[in-house]
Amino acid sequence: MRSDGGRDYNPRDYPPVAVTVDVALFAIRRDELYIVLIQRGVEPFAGAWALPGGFVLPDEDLDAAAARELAEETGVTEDSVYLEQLRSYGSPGRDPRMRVVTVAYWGACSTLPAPLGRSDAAHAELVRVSQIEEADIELAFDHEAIVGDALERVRAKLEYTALAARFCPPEFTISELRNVYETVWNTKLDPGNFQRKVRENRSFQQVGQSRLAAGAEPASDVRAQQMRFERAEASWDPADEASANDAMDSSLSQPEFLQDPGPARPRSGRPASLWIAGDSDLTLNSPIPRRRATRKA
Amino acid sequence: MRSDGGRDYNPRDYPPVAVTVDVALFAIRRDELYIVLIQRGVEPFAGAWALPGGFVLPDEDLDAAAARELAEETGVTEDSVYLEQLRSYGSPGRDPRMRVVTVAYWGACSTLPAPLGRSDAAHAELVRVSQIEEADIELAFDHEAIVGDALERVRAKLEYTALAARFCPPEFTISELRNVYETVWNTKLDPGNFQRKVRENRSFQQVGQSRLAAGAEPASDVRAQQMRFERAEASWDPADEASANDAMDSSLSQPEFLQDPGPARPRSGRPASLWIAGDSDLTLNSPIPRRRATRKA
DNA sequence: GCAAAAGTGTTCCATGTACACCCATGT
DNA sequence: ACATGGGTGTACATGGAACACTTTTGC
Repeated sequence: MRSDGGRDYNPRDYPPVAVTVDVALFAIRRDELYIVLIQRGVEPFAGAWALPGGFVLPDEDLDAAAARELAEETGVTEDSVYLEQLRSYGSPGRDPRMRVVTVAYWGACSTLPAPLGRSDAAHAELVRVSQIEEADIELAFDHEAIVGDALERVRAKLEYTALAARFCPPEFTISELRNVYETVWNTKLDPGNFQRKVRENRSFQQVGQSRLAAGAEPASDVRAQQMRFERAEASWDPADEASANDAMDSSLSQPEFLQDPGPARPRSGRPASLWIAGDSDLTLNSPIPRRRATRKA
Repeated sequence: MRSDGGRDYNPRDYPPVAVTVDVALFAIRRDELYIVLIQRGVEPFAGAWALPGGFVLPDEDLDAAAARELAEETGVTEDSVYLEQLRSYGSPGRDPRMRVVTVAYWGACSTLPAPLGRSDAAHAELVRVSQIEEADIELAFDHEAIVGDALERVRAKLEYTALAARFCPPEFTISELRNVYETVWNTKLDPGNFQRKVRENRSFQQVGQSRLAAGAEPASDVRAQQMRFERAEASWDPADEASANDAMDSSLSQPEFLQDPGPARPRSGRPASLWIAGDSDLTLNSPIPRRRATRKA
């Protein structure tokens, strides 16, 4: 083909290839792992489910393209998700229409107690990951492989990064966090040991204070917690909605399918201390032990 | 831009983007980590070093493109390297001539005691990784970032996969393997503990037998070892060369810059048992412990 | 009061770390 | 013979697994 043997190609000679991005966005809802999918309306693969995605624009970074396509097709805005590149897929036959190389992304988002949004989504829905793993659902293109790789990555990254916090609202309790690990790994973890693990990891910071070390100043702490749970369940204040949408393309808002419909929160017992994800971005000083021979149901 | 909100694009409307592959290929030589680079002859970045790479052909898989470009530009044939996709880079400005999205690969290759090859390489050379990390060398495009990411990946994968064996010839001694870890991680590992770690990892299989448990049948084992070290240092037999090049595009052969020029092998002591990388492809049952507080020089 | 969650303490055990020590071989 | 690496034994420390047990809150 080329005999120069270097990068000395003529920029006009490039073969016709289209570049797209696709996003595998995960969320946890009611102790199950979900993924955001879109139902296709046209051929090829009409009726099948597909990852949200589309063309990279001429002057757009790959990361930006992923965030934009996700927002356009599902209404999930950039600030409420964590997105990271997964890898690229470019088999010649993966799109029957033409040569398309896609850069896949994976992400995690908390099912925020969000304002009701009119969703621009062209049929975006949360689908249970287990349905895909059991091949109960038909995915378009090679998206099944992408989802599989994304799942693998998510499960691995959970262990040695603070990724789990991205599945939670900005403030969360330790057991909410533990629930993330348990659903993604499909395991039970020892609550006591997990407690310690999180406490000694500087990546998570405590906001409120445990009610166990209480009796002293119940005032401010308890209020913080009440606020937190009110936010989760009470009706929405337009003032808050404005502040939540600020600094974002306000034509987009959280789609309703991402809202958490009720009590995946502590069924009884007491709301405990609050935590926020630390600054240390994603790395954990010591990994969360993956279950080895846990016998718990 | 698009208002459909699905993957229902017109395949003819795709923006003009070129897709290339680039390969960050590492090798170990004389206790140092090297990378294969090519010196550019033309603008942009004339005179700078770049990763081997080039266009993906219209009907070619990404993996195949990476292997082909590597072979074309450096003479390193597919069967002597391990290649894996790293990630993609597509900032709008990364190539001043036009929009180019590149799919980067990383790889490891053993500096085989290879037949002398006429190299088709347009100035391919092994460059010390330390020179790049210290920014002593100018890399074209965003290749410095790619090399950095590739290094990070290699160092991480060494820990929980049998990748290290890919830096070695098909048969190697345990201390040669240990040397891989030590140079890539820039650490010293305890020889005794490392010994055990490798032995209990099924990913590595013993070929010869330790001379320690010897006295019994020195015949076949010792011969095997002698062969191995002769292969490394003796002059080359044309018959062997033919078999080494079989099943490959025979117009390509191992370039001379990859040959190991002499004693990075046991300076004295005795040649020990031989090992080969197991079938379990790359996963290790238990990770190689990364040094924590090793005090050894 | 009871159930369920938060949180602490403690024991057991696997595994990594450090290091001493012997064996085999090439020069 | 001696230096150097292969290879084994072992004592110690760390940290995960398991589990008991107390405290707090919602119903």
